[in-house]
Amino acid sequence: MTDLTNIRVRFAPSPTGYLHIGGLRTALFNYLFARHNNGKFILRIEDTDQQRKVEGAVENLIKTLKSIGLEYDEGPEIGGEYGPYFQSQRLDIYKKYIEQLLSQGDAYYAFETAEEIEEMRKLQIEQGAAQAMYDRSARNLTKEQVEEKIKQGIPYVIRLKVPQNSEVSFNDLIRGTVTIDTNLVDDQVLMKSDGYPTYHFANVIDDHLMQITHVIRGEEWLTSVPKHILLYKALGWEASLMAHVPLILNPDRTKLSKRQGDVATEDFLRKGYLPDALVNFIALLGWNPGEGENKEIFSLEELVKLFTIERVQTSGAVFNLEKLNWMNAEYIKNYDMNKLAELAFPIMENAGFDITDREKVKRVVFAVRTYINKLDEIPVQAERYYKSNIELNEMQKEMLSSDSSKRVFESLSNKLNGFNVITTESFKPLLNEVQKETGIKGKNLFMPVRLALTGEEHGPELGLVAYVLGKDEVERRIKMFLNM
RNA sequence: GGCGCAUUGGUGUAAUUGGUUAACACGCCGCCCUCUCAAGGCGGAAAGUACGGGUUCGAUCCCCGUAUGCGCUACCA
Repeated sequence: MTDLTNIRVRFAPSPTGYLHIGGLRTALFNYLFARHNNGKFILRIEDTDQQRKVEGAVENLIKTLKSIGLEYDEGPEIGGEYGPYFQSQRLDIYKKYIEQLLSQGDAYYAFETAEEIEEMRKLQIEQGAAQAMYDRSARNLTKEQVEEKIKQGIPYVIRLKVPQNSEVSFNDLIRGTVTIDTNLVDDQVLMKSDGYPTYHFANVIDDHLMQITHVIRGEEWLTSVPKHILLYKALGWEASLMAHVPLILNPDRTKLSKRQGDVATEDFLRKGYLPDALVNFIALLGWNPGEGENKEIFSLEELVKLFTIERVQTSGAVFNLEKLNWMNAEYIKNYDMNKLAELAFPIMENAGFDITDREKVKRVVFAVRTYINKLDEIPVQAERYYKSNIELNEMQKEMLSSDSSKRVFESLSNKLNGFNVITTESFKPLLNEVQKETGIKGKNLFMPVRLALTGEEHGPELGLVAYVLGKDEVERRIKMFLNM
């Protein structure tokens, strides 16, 4: 029996460049499941495709996982008892087990080239076959024929001998029992001609050797489970428990793709989605805490506490950017100011702002946080606090040169003398005094000040604006219009 | 085409072992707050649970069929 007191799960991406948001959710579910059950979360790199290898992809993957906050217990860089955690470094292990399968007669050599297979498929489809697949002809090769071909140096693959006229059935933790007819299962290639294993083979060997108790992965793997079950059986092993999570979809319900927006976790982070918000949002795509739970904002810790595999949904979930934006805005509004500022500095700098006055940047972030959905919107909002010239249209100029505006500026300017530092709280009473002194109130009081300070008719409350600009700058801008 | 999986408002989801005016959130609309814009508060429209059959006193929930969608069908993962 699988040892359920010692739960081990893995996230096993192939390093093809970036961390797909669907992959991130798979990683998250694995992580939550592991932490919830006091188990181990393992990162394994499935780099068996030499063609698709991308330079730096692994480093990027690890970095992204880290910035999201999903720490793994075993894997690249940190090691562990069951390494190596790169499949490309486990070739001798696969070789050993493929030998076993070969000698047991559960696998066999096949010498067709990729082109020949392609041709075979085409022909089958033309002839109206229900399903095109390898014709299993190499099963009939004699031992002598095989040895002869190998001696001649003809390239070969090793295929799984799928039993015919049978059924494979397994229990998916999310979907229940799934049954598939083995006549529809191809004699899958286990070892490619370049000596690397295929996913199907390596995955089974590694999951067993690494003592993975639960395989939690995307739905796209569901129909290949029989191949894996057959392998476990042939090797005399017990299969891991399986859970296939639903896909994340585009608004048109096709599989989430690049064409319809961002799919790379890195892109979301770069645009200023907070890691916590991303995690929160994605956790709720295909999972929910169930009855009696109305809130939607959950920290990673809370998710760990609440997460169970049984509550994972069975159908695909559309990635709703609007809701992500709302959730991210919620996080931005309530986030720790220091942490928020840290995230904002590089964004401001990249946008061309001078960030040497970090305190000012912080004040800016504080002022704009209720206005933005994501951090890359800060620069646009920050503009008004950094411009040295106020540009106005004719109507606005007229308003500022009016008699009442002048009186407001004059009064305000005088009152400002008594101040060293303007705070959000102290500016409002100041304007009240101006109102008392001049008798000007409402729009006629506030709008001139707003225009003078920002050049805009809309924006945050004036106390906030004044606080961010600082006393000197407020004074400078007011005087500028007083003397206009 | 074959096989597999799925199907509750536009979207994400809820609904104790079949009995609810089918709940919550995003979005949308309106009102309030207010110098403005956001934020916030309050309220509203929006599904009778894909469709058609069963089973049952009663079905979103169980069974069958159809439709639709998605996935798989590689010496890719």
